[in-house]
Amino acid sequence: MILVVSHYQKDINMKNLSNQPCLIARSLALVGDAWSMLIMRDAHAGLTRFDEFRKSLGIAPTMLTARLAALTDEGLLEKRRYSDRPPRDEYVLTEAGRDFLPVLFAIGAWGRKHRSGGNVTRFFDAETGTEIDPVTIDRETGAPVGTRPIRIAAPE
Amino acid sequence: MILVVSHYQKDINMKNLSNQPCLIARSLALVGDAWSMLIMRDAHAGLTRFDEFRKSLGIAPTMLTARLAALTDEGLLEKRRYSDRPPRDEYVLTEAGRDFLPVLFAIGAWGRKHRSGGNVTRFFDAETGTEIDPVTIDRETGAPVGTRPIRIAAPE
DNA sequence: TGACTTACTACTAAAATCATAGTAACTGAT
DNA sequence: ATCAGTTACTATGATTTTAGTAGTAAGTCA
Repeated sequence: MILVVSHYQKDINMKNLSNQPCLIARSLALVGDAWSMLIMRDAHAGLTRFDEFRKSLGIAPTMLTARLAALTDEGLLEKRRYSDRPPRDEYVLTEAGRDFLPVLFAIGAWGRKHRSGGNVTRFFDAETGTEIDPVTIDRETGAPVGTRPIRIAAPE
Repeated sequence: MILVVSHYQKDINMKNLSNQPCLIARSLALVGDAWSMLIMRDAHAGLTRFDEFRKSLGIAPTMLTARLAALTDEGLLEKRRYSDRPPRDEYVLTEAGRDFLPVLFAIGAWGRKHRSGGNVTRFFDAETGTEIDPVTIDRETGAPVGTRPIRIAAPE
């Protein structure tokens, strides 16, 4: 299915992921862990506050603090003060954060095909009510990704 | 952008992710870490052998053993003997593994938009040579995902 | 015979994670 | 005025995971 192997990285470790030429590796620096992904999912579902995330996920507050700070630093979430007295902040999706939705859908679509069974959560268009069935295609040709061989090209 | 919040999970922790009703959470049980994602990327790039993965990723062999075993258990990779004497196995993508490519592309597409800068690895159609620019759309309407509000519905 | 390859396992140190508890700064009800 | 409740955290220590290096088993090749 895939043809060319290239040395598109050197000396990967979990600390220098963001310096890799590969965009997948570089993106995984931020969201390459399940908590960050689940926080992004919940943010898309409309959660904004610390305690909402904490209760939804059952995540330890230390973890949540660290993840929210990282996602904020990296520009996927924005910390916004919604009350001065008492000081209260909420975390809302930035444009980069909203653009992350296709990743969540791709994961969900894969899960629907290969991990469903029993009751599963589903996604709907909020206005029309029709279920969303996401496919990834090439913008130019419209061909679904995965049907044709690909080549990975190293930079320069 | 998103309207309905639902209690689509209870008592998440990193051990029971695969029992969650949410397909995203359930899928993250397998690939919710950067190493597994990078192994899947490399598998799509044509790597099959233990040492190929080890050298490409610089991953500790203990980690690699564990990840390959998990991905094999979960049906994304298949362990295949390619030599009896000496006994040698390789890891090849199953259909479920190949279906994972859109997730990698969605992550790459996000990275291209929000994390590029400097040289980056790019993806091409191996036959036509044209660059691939992946978009996630709804199969029915053809509308790009992320442009319309979504609703997340809990099971039953 | 000895160097080399492949696919690992063993071991230990370092780091991350988990759960629980506690704190700061308030609000709102009695 | 006091006291429970809320929100957004930080502190702490036990447990678990990960990283890195070294070593091993079963061969091949010269």
